[in-house]
Amino acid sequence: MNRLNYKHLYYFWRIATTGNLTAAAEQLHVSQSALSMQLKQLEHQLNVQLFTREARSLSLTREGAKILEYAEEIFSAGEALEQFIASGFDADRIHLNIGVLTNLSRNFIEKFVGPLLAQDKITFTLHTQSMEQLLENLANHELDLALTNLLPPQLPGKTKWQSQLVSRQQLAIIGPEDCEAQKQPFPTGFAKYHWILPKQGTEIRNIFDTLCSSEQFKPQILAEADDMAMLRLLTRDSGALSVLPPVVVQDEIANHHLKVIQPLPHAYEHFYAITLQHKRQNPGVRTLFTLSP
Amino acid sequence: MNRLNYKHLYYFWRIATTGNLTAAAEQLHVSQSALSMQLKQLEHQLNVQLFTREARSLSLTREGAKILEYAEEIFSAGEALEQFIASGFDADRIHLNIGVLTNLSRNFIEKFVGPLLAQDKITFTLHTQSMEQLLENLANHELDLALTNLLPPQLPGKTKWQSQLVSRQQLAIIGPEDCEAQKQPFPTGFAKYHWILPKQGTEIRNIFDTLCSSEQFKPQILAEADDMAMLRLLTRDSGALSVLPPVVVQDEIANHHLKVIQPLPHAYEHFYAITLQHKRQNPGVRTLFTLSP
DNA sequence: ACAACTTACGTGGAGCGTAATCATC
DNA sequence: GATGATTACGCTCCACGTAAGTTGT
Repeated sequence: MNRLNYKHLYYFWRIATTGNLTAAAEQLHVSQSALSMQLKQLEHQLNVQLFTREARSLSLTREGAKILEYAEEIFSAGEALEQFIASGFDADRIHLNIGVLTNLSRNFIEKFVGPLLAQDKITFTLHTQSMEQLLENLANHELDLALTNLLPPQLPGKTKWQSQLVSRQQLAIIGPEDCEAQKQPFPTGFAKYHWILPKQGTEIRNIFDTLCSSEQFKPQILAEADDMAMLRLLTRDSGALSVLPPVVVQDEIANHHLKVIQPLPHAYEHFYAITLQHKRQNPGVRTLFTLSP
Repeated sequence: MNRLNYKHLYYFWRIATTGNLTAAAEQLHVSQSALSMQLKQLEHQLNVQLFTREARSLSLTREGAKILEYAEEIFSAGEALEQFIASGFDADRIHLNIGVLTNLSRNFIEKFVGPLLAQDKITFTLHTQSMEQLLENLANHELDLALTNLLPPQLPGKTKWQSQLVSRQQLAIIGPEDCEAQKQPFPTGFAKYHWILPKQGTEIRNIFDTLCSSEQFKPQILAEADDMAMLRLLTRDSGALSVLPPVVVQDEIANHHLKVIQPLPHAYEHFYAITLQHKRQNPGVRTLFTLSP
């Protein structure tokens, strides 16, 4: 009469929520064979088939789905406990681990998380990471939330993400304060300027490139970067034009070092908050969504 | 950044609810040193003092008590899961493990648990055991409920029991159907009879002995037993008198082999249902209490 | 002295990784 | 052939028991 093995059950929970043994193994930093064995042992001890091994993927059986409900209850309580311990034994005090894509505008991030600073019961840590790291750490349950300007890929058989559009920033052509104001709409009169642009492949660049090619415009590109903080500095110090959401250079605009030369119609950068769907959503995440504009 | 060790947490839960490391070690069938080490490791990993080691016993710290609440939530869900699996994946179907003291009247037990037979969603297993076994298996969480005619000892620093009086049976002098009816109250006219009595030390015997000595009566004892089923047979086949709750020999009374010669005033046998206090009380136990008279 | 917890130390096996294998797309 | 699950096999370290140590009544 052996007792339930919670380690096995935890693995089962992670496999089931990930929907994929290989991905779960990566997230848990164990080999796929080890996971497979532990899962098999759980099934043997409970004397239940948890997954049907069909095709080359696992899908929950009826029994597995029911057991998953209990596992959800158990391990979401467990995560709440971890939260509670991490927050120094103050039940109301919440700590959020927020991941941000390295190349996002710091000003934008601050705008988004700023409201939390007023909440003295909520603290947070910002982790700037690549998209791959963000997704891995969300899956790991080491991040509560990730901020990106790209939707994550929804691969079949991989972890499912819950993405929420949290902001839409209109793009604009930014230039030095002393740049002659362009009354004419882009691209008329812009041929003589140099450009600092987001790197190829970024959303902003794609939008701008599309615009350029439809207008038969060939910008003289002085420099490229994928990091908004870097673009901000380059734009400030180069005297060239750039295409950015004004929030990136809001300080320079306020200081009259830079100005918005012309907003681009129908051109927006999108910001997404990505989470795992979770039965017991982190209350800090909820308040963040309600607080943010 | 290591994850919560649920095995350690489980041990902590059991130690905390038992209130005593040695007793918990016995229940869990591990050595006390092993438990001590695992507990220490949990404290080290969480970086929290869970118990204050004062005197020669453990008492929960403030933090320990809070963590215990989470552990309760986690492991009562875990036990519900075990129940669910044991009951063949039918959430409403409940299986009860009921322990009964070996020497209790089988008729009484049947009266108590009988109502469950009509509940087709509830099944049960009866385990007849000694008092020590009952208490150990309750502590083990291998029994949901124990039926006894004795209150369990409440030792300080040991597991706390929750006892509920479920029945009170009046004792009576039982004898053969053809025994001349005794109109006179005991002990007048009873000197010539032999007796079959519950063993010394049982509640019934204590009551009867007290009565005898206050009445200066010395019964001629033919045989003793502690098992009610045995007493029933001895009483039926010996032709002697006995002191029992009539329920023990209800069939023989109905068959006119035996009869109640005289109820004893103020003499009762008591029956108790013993459980562990538990946040999420087994729903089967609750219905049993509501069903039983 | 005894009862309860802690520390020391050696051991077995559960859990793991590597690598080979099977199966499906 | 690539991807994903299972099987085979050996190793490592963690949880365990025995036994000695510590502490408080």
